[in-house]
Amino acid sequence: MQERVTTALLGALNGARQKGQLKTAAWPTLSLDAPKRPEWGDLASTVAMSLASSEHKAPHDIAQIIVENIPQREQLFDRVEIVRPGFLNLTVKPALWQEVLREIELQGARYGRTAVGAGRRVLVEYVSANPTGPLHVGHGRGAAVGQAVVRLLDAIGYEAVSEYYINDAGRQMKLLGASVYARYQELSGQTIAFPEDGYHGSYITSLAQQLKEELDRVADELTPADLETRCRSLAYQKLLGLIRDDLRSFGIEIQSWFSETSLLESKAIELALEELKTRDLLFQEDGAWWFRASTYGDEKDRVVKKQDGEYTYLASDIAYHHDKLRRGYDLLVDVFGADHHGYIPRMEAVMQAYGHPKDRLHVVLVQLVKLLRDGVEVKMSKRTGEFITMREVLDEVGADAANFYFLMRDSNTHLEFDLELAKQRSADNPVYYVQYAHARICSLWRVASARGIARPAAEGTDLTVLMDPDELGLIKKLSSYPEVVQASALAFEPHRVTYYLQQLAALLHTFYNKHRVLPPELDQENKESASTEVLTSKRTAARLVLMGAVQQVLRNGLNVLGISAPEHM
RNA sequence: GCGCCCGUAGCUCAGUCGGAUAGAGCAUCAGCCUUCUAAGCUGAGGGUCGUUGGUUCGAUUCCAACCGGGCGCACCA
Repeated sequence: MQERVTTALLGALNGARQKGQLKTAAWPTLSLDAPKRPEWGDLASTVAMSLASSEHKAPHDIAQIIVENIPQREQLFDRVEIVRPGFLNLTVKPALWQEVLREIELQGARYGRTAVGAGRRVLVEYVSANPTGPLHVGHGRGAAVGQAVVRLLDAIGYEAVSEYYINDAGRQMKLLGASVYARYQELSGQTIAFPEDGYHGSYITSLAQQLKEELDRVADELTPADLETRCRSLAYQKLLGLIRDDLRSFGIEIQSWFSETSLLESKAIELALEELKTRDLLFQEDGAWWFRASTYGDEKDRVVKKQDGEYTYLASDIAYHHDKLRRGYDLLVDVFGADHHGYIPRMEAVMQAYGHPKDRLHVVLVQLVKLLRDGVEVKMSKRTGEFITMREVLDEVGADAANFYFLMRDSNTHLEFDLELAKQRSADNPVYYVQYAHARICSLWRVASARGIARPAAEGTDLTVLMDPDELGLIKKLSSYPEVVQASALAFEPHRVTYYLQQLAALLHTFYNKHRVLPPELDQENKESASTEVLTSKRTAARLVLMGAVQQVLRNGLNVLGISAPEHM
């Protein structure tokens, strides 16, 4: 609908320009808002005011010109009003709103999908937690956001792929091996010094216990160093498996797993750096090799190969992103924890170093999660290994609630997550509020079918009876869904959909309490009805169509967020 | 010190490519189930949109400075 009206306004502007009534060469982007107050119409535009300066005319006069030039004005609008400074308030014909319901039914699960990203490929990298321990709550938020971004981009036509970058090389892995090895020795009655920066979490000890039998079998044949290496690879496999399981329980299937080690083995790092060298973006100083990141706006140059000949983490990451670029993606999205924000200029420099615009990469920052239990903060410490795992949260509140909570706020702001609140199956919990709206409609179908009322198709049902403000309000909300998805995807902000769904659910609940869809039971008919509304079979049919459309959009919206739409609650 | 993010109702947060009387949930108070799921609905109270300036027809939104909070500034990952 917005699209249709925008087209009409554009037509008006162009028409006016042809007649010489307006001069501006490039129109500003036409934004149509649903005004706050019903008397301001269905949609409002501020074009006239934004054109005032370039046209050197009073906004009101410009609005007048636009109105006169709207093609097919009579067919589209019931009312077109110009208000004070120059607002253009449009009231769309109800018949056009009613059309929206047919469109939703026709498109079904596809309703809300658009083609703005058609033909473009995007790779979304998220979580990418080191396989040195279980996923914690912070990773959970990253996972929820990453998944939602993938689904949103898919919904606007991108070919979107998810990827997990496994840091399976380097120091952290060595520390993991050493930590497990130390615990293993402890279990075998020996005592050795625990590695300085080792992993202290209790999961390391239980990991050592799990692996003990297997290690005992080979302990005599292997040197301590080899045994430690064995610890590392076994622990790594175990932990990566756990991570996969956790993600799966969260409803997330990563399509591609990319190993850092594979970069070393394929010499990809050397090749990527070699390419930088030929572009004169690499230099040697103090016995180390540096990447000229400052050429592209980073605050300083960065070491990629240390004095001791080892590559830094950045070197792998350069090679990794080089690889992603070579795979031909039009857009790369990295979902980072906010503590890595300093890393962004570096990676943007990498994009440019390989001859791509820096916006080929988009980084989505996910701020920390402040976990609360009954309003009291649960402290987490990575160093001591005390943290709340994603598994615990999932077990406690369930995947849907966790997902919804993670996606309720702008990912770039701190999130408070109260476990008790998320667990409550009550009004306090917004997840159930939205799901309940869906389940309520499903219940309508069950009752209708029990009473022998068939579910009508939108086509062939007279929808003109849907004239009540509550009915039209619902339809207007439904009609804005595709726009919400599109804006949400382009901004990489899933929380917009979460908000939309809460608003839609609120309208549905209000409607449900105020109006009836199905006729009351026969023996109730003689009673003085609370509502004076006459519920004809025609009206029932139209409202069933409306309910079906609401259900469809709720389901589509929940689906794009990775949340289930239950039929019973 | 430098950089990034945040500061909106008692609490948690939406809104902000500049628009008309700033929104929601929670919490508080008062109501609504013999009829389609009360995990719901209706109503009330609650605000100098951190502060001060600037830009303009118009600023919560843009700019500057300041105050407060978080994070980052490794030849760690």
